[in-house]
Amino acid sequence: MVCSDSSYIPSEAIGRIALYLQSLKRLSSDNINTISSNQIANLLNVSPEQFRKDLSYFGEFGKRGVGYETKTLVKELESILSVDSMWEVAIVGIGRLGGALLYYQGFSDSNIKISTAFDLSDRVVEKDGKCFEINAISDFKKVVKRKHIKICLICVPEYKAQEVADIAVDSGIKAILNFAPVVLNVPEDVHVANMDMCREIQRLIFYVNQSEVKDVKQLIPEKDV
Amino acid sequence: MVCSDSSYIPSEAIGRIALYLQSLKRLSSDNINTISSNQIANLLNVSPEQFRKDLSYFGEFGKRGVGYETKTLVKELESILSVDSMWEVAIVGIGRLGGALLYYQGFSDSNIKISTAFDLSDRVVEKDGKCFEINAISDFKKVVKRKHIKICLICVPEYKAQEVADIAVDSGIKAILNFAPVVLNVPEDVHVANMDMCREIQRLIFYVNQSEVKDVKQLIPEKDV
DNA sequence: TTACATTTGTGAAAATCGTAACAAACTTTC
DNA sequence: GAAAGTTTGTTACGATTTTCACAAATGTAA
Repeated sequence: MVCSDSSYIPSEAIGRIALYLQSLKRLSSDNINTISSNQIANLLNVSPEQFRKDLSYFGEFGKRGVGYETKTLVKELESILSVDSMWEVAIVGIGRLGGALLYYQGFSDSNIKISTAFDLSDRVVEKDGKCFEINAISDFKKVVKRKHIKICLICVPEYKAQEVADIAVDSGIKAILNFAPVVLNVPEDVHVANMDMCREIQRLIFYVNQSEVKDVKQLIPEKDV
Repeated sequence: MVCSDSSYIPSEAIGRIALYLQSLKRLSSDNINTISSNQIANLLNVSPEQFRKDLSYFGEFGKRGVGYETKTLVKELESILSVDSMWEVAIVGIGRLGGALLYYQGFSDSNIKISTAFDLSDRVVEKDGKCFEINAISDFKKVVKRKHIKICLICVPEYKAQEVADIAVDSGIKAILNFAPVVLNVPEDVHVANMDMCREIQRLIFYVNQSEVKDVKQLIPEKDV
């Protein structure tokens, strides 16, 4: 398998690989042993060519004339995404949103584990029937270093997000999933992904509006279009 | 202003416009009256050219030799994103995540209003000191039609998401923000945006891993790279 | 075994998206 | 008022990403 330089891989492709893995896991547990690029592409609303191309960045996993063995492919994709080892992740800010993520079930059968949480002051909550410690943000560096955590989710209010990001960077965090609606300023080698609901809804509003305009235009066609 | 066909506008640009608006609002309320593409681009980690280009899809809003008037630009962008009218949005699934979104403060100074909520059965909760009704999902069509709601957030578990999407489509919903980690099957004219935390974290893991590999390679340079 | 059907993997073409360079418009300074 | 300095808007260019087309590999049926 040759993949010496990841810069040739479209960043969107990585997201799609995660999507394929999600789907293949389900297929595999439904006892579907073989699948063609056509079939899986249909399930996921991508083109079969794109599916094959995305895989091709990492190697050859199918059998011509046959398709892909789901179980084998699951393992290969897990290896690509480093899903074969557990990743401990920290949440900063245990308000409503942070709290919801702390108990989020979607991580349960993945390699992602919310192992650590921070808030203004420390306290203990219940999680999965056990005691779960929320640490004081002042202990961030200490705890994160001890647990070798490299990824954190920022769920604090907008006006505190940069401050938290600075602490995270200083503590050696290498990737941030940011839920606050601001652009974080971090060094080049720290990766940031944003989950900004307002922005996404705004996008949807734009498209809904566009469609409406188009509909009206179909009813009353104008000349200067 | 000429923008007869939105298909020429990169979808990423729409998201950035929302970002610009966010930032400009803050600048405006901080009594900053004029700003250049250079200044705002630096704030938001985009290039000044991209900022200007994104705006150019919709018209000319600046003054050469001067820059942009923040207040005017805010209004223009609000108009582009239809932020000048209020958009009522429904949440389906009031579990931890749906509940968190119901009380999410980020919508407060926007044109997005969570006006309606659905769950398995109806009940009443408190919101902003007032009573807030959670409707039974069985009333979805009725309520959504009455309130002319076109956008909904799906916060139900993965295995129920498609079912909810079908109900939504049948009720005339035109856009869905999907928090469940599945690909929804909807007609062409319904827009879907996905917020899949697992996938985003997976992407981050991949990049963190890549960086580590690179670091190791710098320490122990190989020949066949 | 050979011909045919199926499906992958991939290089080349096409489309999309971002960058850069520059002319046009405006302000300021002398 | 002319010249120099800013900053925008846009066209042309370059890079990235997706789509297309087809050869290579496998399975199947005659």
